[in-house]
Amino acid sequence: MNMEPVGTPVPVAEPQGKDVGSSPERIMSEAGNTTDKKPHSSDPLKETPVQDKEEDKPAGLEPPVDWFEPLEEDDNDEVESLAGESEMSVSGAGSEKNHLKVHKFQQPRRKRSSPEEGWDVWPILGDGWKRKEVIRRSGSSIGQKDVYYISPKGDRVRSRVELTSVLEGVDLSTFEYKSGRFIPGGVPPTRVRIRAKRKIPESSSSESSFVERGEGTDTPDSLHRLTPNLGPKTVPSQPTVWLAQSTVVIPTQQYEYPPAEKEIKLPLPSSSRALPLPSINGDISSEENTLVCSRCGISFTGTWYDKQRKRPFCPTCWAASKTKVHPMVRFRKSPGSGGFVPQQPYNEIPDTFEDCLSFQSEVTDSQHLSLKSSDTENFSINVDIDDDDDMSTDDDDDMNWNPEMTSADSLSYELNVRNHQSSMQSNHLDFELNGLPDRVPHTSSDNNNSELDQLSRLDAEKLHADRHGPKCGEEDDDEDDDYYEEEEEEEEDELPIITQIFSMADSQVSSGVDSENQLMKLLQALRSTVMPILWYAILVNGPQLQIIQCSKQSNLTDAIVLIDPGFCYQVTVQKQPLLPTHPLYDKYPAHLTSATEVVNLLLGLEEYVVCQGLPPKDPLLRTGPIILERASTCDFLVKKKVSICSNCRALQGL
DNA sequence: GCCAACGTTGGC
DNA sequence: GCCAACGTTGGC
Repeated sequence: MNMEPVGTPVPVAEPQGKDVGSSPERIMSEAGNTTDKKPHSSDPLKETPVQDKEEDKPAGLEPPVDWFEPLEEDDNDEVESLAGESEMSVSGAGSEKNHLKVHKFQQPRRKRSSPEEGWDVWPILGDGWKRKEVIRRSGSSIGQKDVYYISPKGDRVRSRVELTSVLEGVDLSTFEYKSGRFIPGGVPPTRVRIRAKRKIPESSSSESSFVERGEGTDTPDSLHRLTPNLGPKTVPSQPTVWLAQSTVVIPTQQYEYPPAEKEIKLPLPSSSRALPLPSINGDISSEENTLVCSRCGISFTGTWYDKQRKRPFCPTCWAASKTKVHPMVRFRKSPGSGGFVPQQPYNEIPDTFEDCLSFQSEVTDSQHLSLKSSDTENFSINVDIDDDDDMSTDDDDDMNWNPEMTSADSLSYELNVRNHQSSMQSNHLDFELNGLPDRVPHTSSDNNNSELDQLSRLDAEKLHADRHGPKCGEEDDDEDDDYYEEEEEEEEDELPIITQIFSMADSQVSSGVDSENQLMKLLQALRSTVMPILWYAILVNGPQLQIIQCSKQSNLTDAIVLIDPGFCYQVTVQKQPLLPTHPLYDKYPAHLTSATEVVNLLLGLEEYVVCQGLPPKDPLLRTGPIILERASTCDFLVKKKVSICSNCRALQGL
């Protein structure tokens, strides 16, 4: 069998084909341990339907599919929980809500996968060997990959040292533990750890004391595990680099998954629990968790640490610092601050509009905006003054994160930020509207498939670009000058209190991380700004800023202002883009480069209502969901006093 | 009590 | 600063 993973990004002279297949015999022969070529009879995994999945997977990159299945279930549960929570709260059933919240946060902090899950047969070490990769899904070391092996005898190996101990006599100098392969040229010498015993923590009454655990004794693990006492191996040279950090991993098949090694997740680590938690009123304790990015120097709020060094990075610089970055990070702003704390990844964005809003409700900011109801009929948003749960334990959030992204789980938005930054059309978070309230008029185009919808948007974007000049990302320096002028011409008389004015005036509009950084700054500015009621800004993949009207009671339910890295914007209503000819676009700058401009636009939007479209012609149809029709040229947004756009009205008269 | 998962240390 | 090694926690 060819063990060479397809698509291995780096040429590695690893065991190939039959050589690989013969490796076990060779190894076991050298080890003098060939008597038991079968999995040990007591092997707890013998019933496991193991499969050799390696031929399609780059070593060290293969998605640990099976291991995350439990989390997927959790994710589903989570969504259901949220939905249930919302439904409960619609009737003001706070108790139920609390109950559900309790339920939610009583989810285990860790999820143990089944011991049988995820093991691959690993004949490269000999018959009966199995290997498993586990990517840490939470904690400060999230994204770190642990590799375990199980010997035919059932010995669990979790380090090279232990493996060496088990395979005593086997030359593992060329064996790369993490990838599980033999590397011609060898691998670096094993590090020798002479680890001092941890001192007894003082006054540790709440936890089992060191004495109780038995100082100087081995843990249960080490009793049954291997206690290697091997010195360092000397190997001739550096190993072949398996995964160039800058290499863009070519996804195999349709499977895309977050790069395991550099996934980021920024919970409040256990050691960081002294970090302030937001208070109910939005104040923050004196030790506000405002950090200075160690790279770019900007201030931000959150816990964006290098996973082991705890070095603070702002979200953007984190992304920039890692070639492979977890593409699914959302941000939650700490109350009273202008920064963000990391949130669950985008792969948790529900795929219904309500759920999306529910998702958004977790992106709680100083407004303590909490969406309590996703009931499809009576969707409402209330100010949640008891939001501590939501803001507190990231451990809970941890459980919501499923780093695996199967194709089936891939929602309709693009997940990989970095790979699609230049693709404007992919920036849209395509809300699924399947669960839209019945009372909300749908257009006939709602029935269109996403491709058509996408085309529709593209057309609109093109028209928009025609109208407003170069498409975003195509701006030249003159465009930047325009931004500046627009900023200066702003009127603030009618605005709510603006606590921070953000301008891209002196910022270059460019692609890539810089663009995302600029969007981030705008997002930050928006979150420091008193927004028109129940408008809420989030940063989504693309990157793209989305300012969403969250309230179903608003005239602008399901309206979204989309701002792309070039600060071009587009207004969508119920997923439908306003035609570029919409008069709204004439009133406001073609680019929204400041929080003030955004707020201005939102205030202007508030003067509109959603076109009511055409009522059903056949009253009998009213027994079912009321589906209103609209003219294909519906304006979607009409002045309040109009209620129906001229195009729909004309259609009605036909 | 086992052990998967995560935290922490310290060699490099 | 990285990350292998292994200590520790907590779910089961």
